Amino acid sequence: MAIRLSDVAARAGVSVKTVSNVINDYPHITEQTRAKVEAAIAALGYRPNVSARSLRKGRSDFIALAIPEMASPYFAELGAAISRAAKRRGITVLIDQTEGEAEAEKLVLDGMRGQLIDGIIFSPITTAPTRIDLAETAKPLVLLGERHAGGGLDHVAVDSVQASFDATTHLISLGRQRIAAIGVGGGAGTGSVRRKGYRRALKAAGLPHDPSLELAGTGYHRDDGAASMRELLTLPDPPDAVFCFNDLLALGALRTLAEAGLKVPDDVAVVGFDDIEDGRYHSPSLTTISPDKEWLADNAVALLLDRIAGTGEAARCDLTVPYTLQIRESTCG
Amino acid sequence: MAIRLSDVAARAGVSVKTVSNVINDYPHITEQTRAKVEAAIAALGYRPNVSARSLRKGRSDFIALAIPEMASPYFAELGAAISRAAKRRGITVLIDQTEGEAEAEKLVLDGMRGQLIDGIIFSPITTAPTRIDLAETAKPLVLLGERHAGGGLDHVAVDSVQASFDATTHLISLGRQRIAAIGVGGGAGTGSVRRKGYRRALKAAGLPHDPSLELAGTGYHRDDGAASMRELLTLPDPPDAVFCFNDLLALGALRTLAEAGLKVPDDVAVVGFDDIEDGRYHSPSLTTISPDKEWLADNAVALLLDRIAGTGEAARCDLTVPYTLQIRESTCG
DNA sequence: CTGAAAGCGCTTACAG
DNA sequence: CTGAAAGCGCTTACAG
Repeated sequence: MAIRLSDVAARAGVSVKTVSNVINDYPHITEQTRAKVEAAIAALGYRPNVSARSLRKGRSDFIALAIPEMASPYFAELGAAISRAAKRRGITVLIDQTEGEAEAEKLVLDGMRGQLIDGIIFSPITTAPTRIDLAETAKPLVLLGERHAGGGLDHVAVDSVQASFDATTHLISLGRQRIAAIGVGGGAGTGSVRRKGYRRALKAAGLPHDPSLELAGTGYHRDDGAASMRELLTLPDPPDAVFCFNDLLALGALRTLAEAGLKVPDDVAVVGFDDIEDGRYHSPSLTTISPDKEWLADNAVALLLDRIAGTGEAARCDLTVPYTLQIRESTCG
Repeated sequence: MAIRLSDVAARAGVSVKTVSNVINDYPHITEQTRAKVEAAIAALGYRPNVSARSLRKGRSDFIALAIPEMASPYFAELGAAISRAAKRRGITVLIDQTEGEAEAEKLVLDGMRGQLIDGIIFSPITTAPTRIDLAETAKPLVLLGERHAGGGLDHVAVDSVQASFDATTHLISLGRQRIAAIGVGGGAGTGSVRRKGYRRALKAAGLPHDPSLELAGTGYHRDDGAASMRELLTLPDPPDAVFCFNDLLALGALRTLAEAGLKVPDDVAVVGFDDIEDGRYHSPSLTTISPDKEWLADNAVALLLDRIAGTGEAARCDLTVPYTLQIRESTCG
């Protein structure tokens, strides 16, 4: 029914091996032979069967990207960038929504989709530091986001402590005195690492550390940001600035401030983290830490493919993603 | 190296066939045998090789979702819903960013990823009505979005004409007289279908049709909406309401209005289409047509799987997605 | 370059 | 239920 390699060979009047050589771009093929084969492929509309190829070669040229949820703008933008970076290298990306730690680990440990995929780029859920004892994982794995307990894994991320320090320092340089933080969490996850940078900045500026200004949230969505901001507004002495640990939290906080009739940035200045498109078009537009997502995607894919090929250095890599602080209306209206 | 079916069989002391029967949930297996096999599977950490299975069965339980871009919130939300709906049925979704008509058609005609996938859900780019002569496509295909030229394909979409009529009528009921439309396009695509509903509503209300209020855009992103709105504001007699053909356009338009210092909805009321989360948290929150994305995802997947299985009715299906008009601050502040 | 053949790991008649 | 075997469509030594 489907056209097979042997059909192409028959039509071109060459051997199966030769067709395979043409398809896989092997050397020692005369231009004439190549042309003949390519003509046959085109005439028959032949497409190699990837299942057969992958079964035989033990490689599929598929990689997985495991993210908490693809509907979240940051992950949607990241997924798009990673898909493009992979496509450029002839690789297809399978996107997996882990929706939580247990699922994610299960996916990885479950042997990677029945050996279909060659490796995985794994972005653990931001709310909980995942126990990744995956060093002994069967297939190559590159970790995204905050460095998690365990180490020993290839890892690509922004320097979150430094970036958070910069974000907070920006607020301080604007003369803000009571700077809140939204998205604080324990463990080794995002909420903890970014708090470290936040606290360092306060300390460096000689500002007091007020625990009531540190809002621990349940998640990193707009509604969490809105709820945390509402809580901050009930304080006897509310903040004059807020550093939100991602843009979604910041957008939620802005919503609450708008509902409360407060002026941004005059009454409260707001900074986010991620630089999703949403924040650029918001009124006021959102000041935020902007990681270079293209750089991240390209380097994560390249690193993973190095591992799959078994080339590159043996030592584990720790790549630091460049970022900038994008100053917009939410701090400098 | 990898554990094979025969290893499991050896360990469990049964035949290969029996293990296969257990894995595939075939009948006529005693509880005792099943338990023995499952114990062996667990002990060895066996995972079936999907390439081998797919090669043999001619089915992979993979489907593709082809969308213009996954970083666009509507498609990100849709992709997430479709992934979940498929997962519930044991199916994995491969997401393809077509980034344009030519690519998309190429993908489909190119034989669907070397026969890996069993079928495709295809959401053609909204800016151009795609010539889909895919009825003779090798694999089952379900079309999303506006009905395109050709017909004869399974299709799942909202009644865009009616929804656009409702959106425009809502604006009229608020007493608006000069209602603009952003995102107008030719052909049979979104921009044309939604304009039809828009024009009908004006006509039904006896409002004049002013061509200068119909803005044809190059795309459906925030920047297109912002640009169109700027253009509308240069009119000698600017509009007092705008129906944007998607939420991203509306968000861009809102940004322009904010920059111009105009009040929404007092000066200009704005309606969108899609109900992305972004619009719900915007200030002002966005009035919009809200298609039931879960319904859409579930029915599109179910329909495609019916086709793949060869069950269900022979006649082509045309499923209409339920929607509601979500009235929010951008029209009723 | 060619040609014949083995084998990747499954599923599936087939004979018992 | 078992057991031996064929075959899905490739890639890859192997001998020429």
